[in-house]
Amino acid sequence: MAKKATIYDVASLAGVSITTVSRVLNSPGQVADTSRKKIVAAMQELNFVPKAEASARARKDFKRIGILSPFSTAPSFVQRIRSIAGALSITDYELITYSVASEDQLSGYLSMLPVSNRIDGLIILALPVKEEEIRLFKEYDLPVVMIEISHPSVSSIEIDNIAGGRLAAEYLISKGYKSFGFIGEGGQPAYSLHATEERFNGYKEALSENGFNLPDSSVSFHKYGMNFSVDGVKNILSKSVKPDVFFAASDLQAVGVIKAARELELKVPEDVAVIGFDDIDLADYMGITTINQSLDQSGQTAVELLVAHMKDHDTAVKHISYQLKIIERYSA
Amino acid sequence: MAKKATIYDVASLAGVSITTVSRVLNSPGQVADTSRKKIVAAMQELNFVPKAEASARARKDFKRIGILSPFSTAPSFVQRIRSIAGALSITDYELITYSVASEDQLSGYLSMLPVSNRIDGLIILALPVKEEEIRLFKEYDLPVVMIEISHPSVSSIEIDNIAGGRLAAEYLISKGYKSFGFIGEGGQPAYSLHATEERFNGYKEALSENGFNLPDSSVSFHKYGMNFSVDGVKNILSKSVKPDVFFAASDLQAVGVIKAARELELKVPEDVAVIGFDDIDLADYMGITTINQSLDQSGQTAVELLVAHMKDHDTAVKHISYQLKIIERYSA
DNA sequence: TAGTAACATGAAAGCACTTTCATAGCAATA
DNA sequence: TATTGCTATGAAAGTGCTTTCATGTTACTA
Repeated sequence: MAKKATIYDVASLAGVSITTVSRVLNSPGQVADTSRKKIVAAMQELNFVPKAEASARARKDFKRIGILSPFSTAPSFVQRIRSIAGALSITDYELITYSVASEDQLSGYLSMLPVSNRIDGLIILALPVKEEEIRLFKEYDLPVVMIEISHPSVSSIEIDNIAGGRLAAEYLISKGYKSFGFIGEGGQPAYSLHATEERFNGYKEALSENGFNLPDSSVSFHKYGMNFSVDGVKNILSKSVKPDVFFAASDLQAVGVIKAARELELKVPEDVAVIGFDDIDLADYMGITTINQSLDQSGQTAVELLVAHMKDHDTAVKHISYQLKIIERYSA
Repeated sequence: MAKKATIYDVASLAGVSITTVSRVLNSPGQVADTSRKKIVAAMQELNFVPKAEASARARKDFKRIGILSPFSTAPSFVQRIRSIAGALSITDYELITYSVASEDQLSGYLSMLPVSNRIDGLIILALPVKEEEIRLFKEYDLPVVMIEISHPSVSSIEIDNIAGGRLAAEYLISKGYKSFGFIGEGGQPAYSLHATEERFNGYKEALSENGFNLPDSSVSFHKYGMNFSVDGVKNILSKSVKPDVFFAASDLQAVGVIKAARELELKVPEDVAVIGFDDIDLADYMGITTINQSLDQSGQTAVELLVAHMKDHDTAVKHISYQLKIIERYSA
């Protein structure tokens, strides 16, 4: 009560070294249960509170990494974030989540995070970053890894969406489908990316290179959400030219196709087939044929990249792209 | 370009010792006018901000809340966490995720988080907390909200799993099913909760109160994971007494039932029906009848509770429980 | 049953400053 | 001129905490 207790006091009361006390505070997992109990008891007895600025002083890096991602419930994001969290949990970095719901918020974070030095590494997921913001990262020497975005001077994990679209087309052609449709998400907020369009373009391109047509009436860009997908598909299937297979820009939309099929009493894949994109867990559960983009692995890789950059700020910038691959299941 | 400048940098640029620089900061009167001018100029040039101050200032405008959850990829957790992140993103709070993979880790966090004053508030998700740890929260005045756990002196959001099990039974009985089965997750780690068993007990209880039997041969507790569920179901369906409906302790396991049915070429719900629990997104996508426990709303509520406690540390403790409700879809 | 891996732990070397203390410089006193 | 009194200054010793590294102890192969 008289004066502030320090870890030295705690240590001597608990009969351990200050190191161990410090560890209880920072990575309690490394301390044996019995020691920890003694130490915590000593802390209580002394009413110990660590002096914040002393530790700020002693700590050169914060051991905190941030993840900046769209506030989206899209399963592919969720799954990617989950894999990052998983990769991080075995290290002793704290994970700070910043989820952005508007363009203002995005640029706010992007301009403050490098300066405020509250994190010592940042992963940006599927959000567009301006040239000037990239300069800020450099200027303040904040290691950054981007996923689903690409910039020459920042390490990243990239997805070749156009190739993905082409791959879908080629696969479907090889399976003998003749009449094609597409559904995807349109009208996304300006601050997010437009993977859907790229996938669409690749698809359309490869189709026409192979002499197949993709009539506008068989294409639907609609709002995000299952029900919109269902409506989109139903609408297309009510036209005179009915596709016998859809490429859905994401697995979730592929589910929409299946749901629409069920409501129309059509059989999948006999009456309508569908191929998705992402290979989220759901695709496996539902037997959806899809394009795998290594969602789970990419988080791990992103973390490794980031940690490398944090350890040595001059590590060479790397751009990694995973091989997209068709996962053949039941739906196409 | 340079990272954080220190007083060393300032000192050498100004051609004085660090002592003098420090004195400019603390008692400028003692420093000769000419030296002080040089030093101030150097500070400006280097954009110098004392580090401790920087982090102190940083702490001011941002509060930090922690979430302690099992390191689980179970969709119901993921979804709950997502809803918390969402609720937080519109506030000025940072979200720090601590995921727990072992009992030691859990008690480590629990004993250190209150003391280390890294966070201003804590949400604990589905992890058991000991009496003594609760005392720590009080002692160090750390606001806490618990989800899926309950303790008289801590605000919480609770789930009545027994009632949930009963609800499932009653619903299925009312739909005219006669022969019942159950699948759930068994052998979970000791440090996690046992919602599955409670759901099972409620189910069995209500069943027998209504004169129905739940034979052991129609019950499977298996490891977490889709494939185990599929095996469990197949195993049950190979017995002489075949249930015509399953209660799955979670939606994911309900998917297992559906997958097993597909592999056995049984129709859902005609040949085997299934009701799940949680109402995760997936349930909607797949048309699984399930029990909704307000996953999305609960995160929001937890955040509100916590913020109230952080604003006023004497806010009354509240226990909130959401009404469980059947969401009728196709699977049962 | 040796042989190695894995863990818990403490000594000691930081970290970014602050403080103490000794001193160099210099004008004012004797 | 010799002595004192002051001030501005830097070397070095803290400050309370973190982190690296080496070591003793178990626990787990083979």
